[in-house]
Amino acid sequence: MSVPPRYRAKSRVDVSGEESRAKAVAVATELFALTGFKGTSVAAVAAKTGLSQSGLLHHFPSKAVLLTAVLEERDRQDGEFLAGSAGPPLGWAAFDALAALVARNSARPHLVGLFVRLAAEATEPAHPAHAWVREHYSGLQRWLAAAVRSGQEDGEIAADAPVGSIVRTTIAVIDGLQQQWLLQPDEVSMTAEFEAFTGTLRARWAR
Amino acid sequence: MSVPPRYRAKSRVDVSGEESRAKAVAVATELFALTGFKGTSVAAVAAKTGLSQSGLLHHFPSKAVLLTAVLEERDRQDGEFLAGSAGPPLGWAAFDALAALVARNSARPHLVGLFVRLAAEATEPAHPAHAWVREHYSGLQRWLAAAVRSGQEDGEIAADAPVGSIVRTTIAVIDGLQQQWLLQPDEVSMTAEFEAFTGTLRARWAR
DNA sequence: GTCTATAGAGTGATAGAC
DNA sequence: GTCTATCACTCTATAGAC
Repeated sequence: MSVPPRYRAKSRVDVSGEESRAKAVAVATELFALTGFKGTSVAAVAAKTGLSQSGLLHHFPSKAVLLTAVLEERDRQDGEFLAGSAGPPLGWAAFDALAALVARNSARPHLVGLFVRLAAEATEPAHPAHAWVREHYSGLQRWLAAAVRSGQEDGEIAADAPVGSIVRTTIAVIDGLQQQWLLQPDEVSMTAEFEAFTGTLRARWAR
Repeated sequence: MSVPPRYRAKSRVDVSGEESRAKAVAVATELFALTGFKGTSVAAVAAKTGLSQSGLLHHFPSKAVLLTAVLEERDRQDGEFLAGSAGPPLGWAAFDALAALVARNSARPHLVGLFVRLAAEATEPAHPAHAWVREHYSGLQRWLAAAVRSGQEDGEIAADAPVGSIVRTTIAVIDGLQQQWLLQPDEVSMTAEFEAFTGTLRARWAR
């Protein structure tokens, strides 16, 4: 029961369009990572995608729309990774999941560079990604806070552990390590440092 | 034994030049903080300084030179603050000095924004401030590592404390807290979070 | 869906008068 | 030391042909 040829042909045209779009997102991710959002021109993304500037702007009517496509794709991938196959990790397992994400990022300096540069650029309220970066952080905080509270209910984490403080400091350590690692990739091990930090957390708050 | 009038007059002209220069550095600091280095035009700095673009470029032959002037001024001020009046603080006193710097920064969101945005932009090797940011971090690491080692020699800090790890994580916490504070100024207290963190360090490594 | 061509604004930097 | 005027370039976005 195969699809009639003429529909296949039409589908093939659509797929070509989808492929240009997907390739553009991948290229934009790489270039925004290398030179930041403001530092990357639409023309550069188009050239590396193999399109003219206008060809690219057919898919993304403005540079800001292209940026949101890049960010949504990254959040989608990281969300999948953090959620795990057996539902969201709770208690200390959430810190293990973060450690796994840090280890994974240690092999992707471009993506880390993109995030560090963009998160900093987008602290400016007028930046096109400002809403995204605010939601990104508060979402991460909510996710980790829920995991910690769940660990407290299970008796795995001390009931008097300061949830908000642990959440904010943990996220701060990840961000700060990324910054130092980008500058000193051979001297800083994000994985080792983050695991040393979570070890300290466990030593103090595990029950 | 006063200086002859004609030298005073000449001096007065020089002072006027110095004032334009100093004002330009202050304005550039503020604008780079608000919109990043790449996001700030020389024309904007000139306008807010009260000079034409060329008038500004008389003092700083290029935008990159203006940037280094801004960064050197900030490092000079922070270095003075951290060094203290009685020489560089050693042992746990170094963490107190950092906490004081964090508290001071909590009243200067523009300066924090400048640093966060610029440090991120400048992780790119081709950025005009790349050399500065690398030296800034390794200098800070050296300073704090020396203080910790001194504390170990004095028996104030455990001899088996992992110096490098403590240093990198402490700097990471400061950087990461700045990022979150810029996005959520009313929900995050950099001072409280940093002091909670150093409290954890002391609980584990104080002797 | 992709192209060429171009509008229209903004960029960093320079030349030369005062 | 500061100005006006201008150069050569890059940027995002649009119009319209194919």
